Amino acid sequence: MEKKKRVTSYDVAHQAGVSQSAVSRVFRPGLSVSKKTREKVLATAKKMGYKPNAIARMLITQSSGMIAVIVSSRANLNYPDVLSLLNKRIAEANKRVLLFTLDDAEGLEDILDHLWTYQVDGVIALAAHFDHNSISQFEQHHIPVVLYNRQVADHSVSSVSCNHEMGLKQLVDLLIKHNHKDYLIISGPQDSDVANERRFFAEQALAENGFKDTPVVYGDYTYESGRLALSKYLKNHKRPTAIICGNDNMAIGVVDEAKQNFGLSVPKDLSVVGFDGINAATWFSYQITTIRQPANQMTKAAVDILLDQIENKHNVAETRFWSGELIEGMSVAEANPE
Amino acid sequence: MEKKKRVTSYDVAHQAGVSQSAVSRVFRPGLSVSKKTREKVLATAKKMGYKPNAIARMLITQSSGMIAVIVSSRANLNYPDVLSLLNKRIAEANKRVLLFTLDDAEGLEDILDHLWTYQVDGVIALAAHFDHNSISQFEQHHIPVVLYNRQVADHSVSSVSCNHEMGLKQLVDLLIKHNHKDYLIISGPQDSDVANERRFFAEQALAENGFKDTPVVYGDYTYESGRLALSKYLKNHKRPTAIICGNDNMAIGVVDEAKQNFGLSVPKDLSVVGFDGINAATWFSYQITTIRQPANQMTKAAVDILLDQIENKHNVAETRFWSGELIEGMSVAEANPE
DNA sequence: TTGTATGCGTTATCAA
DNA sequence: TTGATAACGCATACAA
Repeated sequence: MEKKKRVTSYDVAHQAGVSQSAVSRVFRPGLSVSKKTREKVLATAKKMGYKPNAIARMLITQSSGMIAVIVSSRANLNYPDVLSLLNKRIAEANKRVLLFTLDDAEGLEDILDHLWTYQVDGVIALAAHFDHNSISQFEQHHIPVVLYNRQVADHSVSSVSCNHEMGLKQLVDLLIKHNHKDYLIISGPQDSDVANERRFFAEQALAENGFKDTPVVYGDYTYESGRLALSKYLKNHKRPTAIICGNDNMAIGVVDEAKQNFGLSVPKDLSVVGFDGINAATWFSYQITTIRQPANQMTKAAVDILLDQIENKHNVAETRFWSGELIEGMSVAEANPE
Repeated sequence: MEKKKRVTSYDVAHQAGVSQSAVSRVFRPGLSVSKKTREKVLATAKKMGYKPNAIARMLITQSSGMIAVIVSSRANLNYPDVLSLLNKRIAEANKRVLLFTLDDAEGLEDILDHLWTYQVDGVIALAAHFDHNSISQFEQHHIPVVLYNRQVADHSVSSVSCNHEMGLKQLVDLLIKHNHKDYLIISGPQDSDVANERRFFAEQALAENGFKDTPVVYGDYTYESGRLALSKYLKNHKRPTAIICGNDNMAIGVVDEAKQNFGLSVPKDLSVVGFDGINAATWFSYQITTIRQPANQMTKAAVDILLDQIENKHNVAETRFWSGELIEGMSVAEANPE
């Protein structure tokens, strides 16, 4: 079984006694071909084990049928869910996901180079940091992009986002209502755009209520970093009564650290809020008050927008926004200073 | 800006005053080309914004540089981590991940059809149910496959797996040592091979210690299903002293359900063990005793084996096994019957 | 409806 | 080292 040459449309055509283009037409939906030849072709194709070669098809149609999804390792840990949803929707559109991860090893430039060569039909970027230069490159290559939870203000590029401003305002308002006056912000990493946005809007909402210069410490979105951030902070500072976390994972870490190493109980001694609305945030032992991102709607919109731009080749950028849903857990209570 | 025709190697060749094959050689590493022409070509290529077209290259080289990763929606929830690790390792090998999800909407046959047309270099399947027929198809198409946590006994197909038998033996031995005599197994879904394997080995290990016919209920690997399984069971049955869960997520659900709705404390009233060693299992509020799958080693091995088979075209199947690591949390204690 | 002929953008072979 | 030329497997304009 040396070189079992793969069977091509020519082979099928020859065997079935028709032309190669007839075979091609049979396998392209919606093209005119008589019942008789269609059946004849399908039968011999099946017998010979013929499957159209998508690579050759890509070359001639100038369209790969592949969507690149770029997920940043700096990004929030709720992205596995998002990726899964995206993949499902893209598959429904009969396209495929080509996966890229953006990390220290492989920077954006490397990934972009691959994108051009792979001729992907479009790109969905999860919270990756795109500067203007990158966006221009996409325009030059005529590849539509949809940014997920990331916007580039003065450039025409589509995006779907959760309204972090409104979400944080809701969370802060809730804390204010419970008479909190001593805050701490535990932000996601400084090189994450989403993290910076959430931190900024938290500060802004606090400032609107007269609380300026709220202390900020930084984690990296993980559970452990939430714990560490709290323990380091409490070593040198007075205990705050409310902590605003950059995501749910860190909020959960904060709850555990407070409980285990500082004998603080949430929410009696400490109110904690998160962001994202991941599953674990609803678990009985945590019940974090948080903002749930509408991942279902957001992923659906991302794919819809992208497909529209691919098909209609127009250049107008569309931005869609969702205000997250406030989930009131059991992690916020009346302020209780020490 | 109607049709900005994409720039090809011919365009570059023309502009640089060399032949098209010269351009091609410059972009293929390790081919003989003089310094002078190389620089000339690279310069004009850069100026014109030329990038080699990977699709055309795939067509002629008969190799797409893409690895299909199939993830089953029936599979365990720890797979997001695994997917991320796999993607990283595949990227390091300068290949790309084409993502497929196996669910009710899109069965294995659909996915396989796509695989053939996309000419992927190889396939990694995460805990998907492959029957002999599917395996034969891969052999016919000469596409190497590595199964992840799934084996097909009498067929030559490579796989990497966690040794569920040994893992469950360790867990059961631990419970036996703590004098447990009343067990319940909360298994993953019945159409998951991994779940069935874990259930089987749990039963076997129990039987070796004289405990036959241990009751089994089924969840779907989620937190909620763990809670539900416990509450339904306790409505009609005597409380067991030890519960063996098909994965950590369900174990966490069991802990919460016991605590919240039955006033049972873990591990005082109830010992609970899980499987996988996901991050959340180590969280302070749970600290599940479990078996950690060595995902780092397993993903690395999966990719190594696959690449080897792609490059060397040999047909010998390789199987690698790891015994998971027992993580002793705080969810197991001396048996305490009611 | 069907077949012929051409092109998609590379890599590979061979002669120069 | 370089350049002409033939694949790779399909889609499509055009003629029949």
